[in-house]
Amino acid sequence: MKRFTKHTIKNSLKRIFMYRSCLMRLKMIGVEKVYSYTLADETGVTADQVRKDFSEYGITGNKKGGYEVNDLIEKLEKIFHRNKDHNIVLIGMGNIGTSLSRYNNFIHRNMNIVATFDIDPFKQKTRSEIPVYAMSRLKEIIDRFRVKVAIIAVPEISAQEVADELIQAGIKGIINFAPVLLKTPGDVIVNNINLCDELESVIYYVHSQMKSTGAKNLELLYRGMKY
Amino acid sequence: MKRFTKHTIKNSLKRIFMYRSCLMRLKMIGVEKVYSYTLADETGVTADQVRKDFSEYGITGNKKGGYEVNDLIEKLEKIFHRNKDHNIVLIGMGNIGTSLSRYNNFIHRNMNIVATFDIDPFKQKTRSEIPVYAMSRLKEIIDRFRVKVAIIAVPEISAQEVADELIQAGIKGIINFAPVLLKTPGDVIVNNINLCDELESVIYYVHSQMKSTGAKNLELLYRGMKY
DNA sequence: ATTTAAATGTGAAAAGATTCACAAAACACA
DNA sequence: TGTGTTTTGTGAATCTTTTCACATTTAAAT
Repeated sequence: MKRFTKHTIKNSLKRIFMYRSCLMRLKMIGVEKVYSYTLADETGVTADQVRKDFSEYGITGNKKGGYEVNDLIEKLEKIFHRNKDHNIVLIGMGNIGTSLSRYNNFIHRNMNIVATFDIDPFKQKTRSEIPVYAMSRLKEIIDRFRVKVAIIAVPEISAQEVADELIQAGIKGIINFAPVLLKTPGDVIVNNINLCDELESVIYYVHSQMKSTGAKNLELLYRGMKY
Repeated sequence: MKRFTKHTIKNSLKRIFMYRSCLMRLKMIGVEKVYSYTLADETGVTADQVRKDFSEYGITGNKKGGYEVNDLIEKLEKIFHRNKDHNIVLIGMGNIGTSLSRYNNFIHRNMNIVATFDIDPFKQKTRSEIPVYAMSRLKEIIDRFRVKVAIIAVPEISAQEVADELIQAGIKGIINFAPVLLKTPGDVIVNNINLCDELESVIYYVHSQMKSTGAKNLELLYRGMKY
């Protein structure tokens, strides 16, 4: 029997990412200094929360003076190990997998898909820009590029099997697009992205909202929301 | 100035989706009855939580008898308005947008992308299986198909503009793949999916874990996890 | 140099989510 | 019919996250 562990990503970390992305934009348009409420306004949280989050990750500004944009970005980069490149492998060159392999934003953020894998021999092309290998070469490539993080984009039916192979090959973090919950040992982090569920959540809230005409039943709606 | 609201999707709702997906699988393999601990084991949560979640959404089983799989699925379908089809529009037929338009799992769950839109005239093809329209026809199509939910898969730079147009046209829920936080009125639900952030989260945790060799500094790691 | 005003950083309080624990229900079997 | 066992459903307790509130710091103005 397999050990089962579920990891969830902290909201505070997700917010930190928002702050950074926001800072990048502000830097671009020439802003040099921000205050907790600047970031709060931009990201839809409270200024208290921004400061609490910074405090959690050991980020400090200067009183009255706020935060210096460049300095803040630098601190965040350090926390996120974004000084160096990160090699990623992607398994499954189907519909979603192929589009992820071409997703330029990963590259812009120093996350490089160095190799992809597929069981279909017709898809295997080791000479293309991002090579598509057979699954048999998984461990070899992962070792060569010192890969620690993988993207799973295979059909539901084979996702667990692929995850097991990846873990065997030394992968410690997985982002999984197959609509199934992966079972992994405790030291392997999994981030499940279920596109259907995400879309259904939206539909659910839209319907809840439409049902609650005006103020009636609004409480039920807001039980599921933050603002 | 625009009103700004951030909506977040409740954890309990996400878990409910997990339970359902799990129930579907169990039904497929012929299971007729489940207990709170069955679902708990399968989804990596506690049995208490399963029951609490059910209680929150008004779902009941029978004491000692557990839950009848078919009955449970039916109740969930009702909660999720899954008895009828849902028409969706998708904006942006680039890399990600195109793959989402071909994502069959949406259809399997009665979420139909009835139309897509792109500013590029070369992509516009109203005769293909899923038509690609010019943005000028947005309101017309949304009205005709009574669409309430949209997928945004346009570049970062134009995402807010597209969101504004969608809201003008009567859209009440948006799932946004552009790496930018959309600002929307309070009655419009937005679910932001930032693929880079999701991947970065994984990298962050993998690195934290690697730094904390053995038990040392483990506390820091587990601050970010649930098990 | 002193005062004033503005923003941070962080304990304490409040709100929210999860786990505990047990009474109530219902099935099984004598 | 009654007894024992199993599982639900839910208040109470605990743990986590967010918000509040204010002392402290520092930039700017006088």
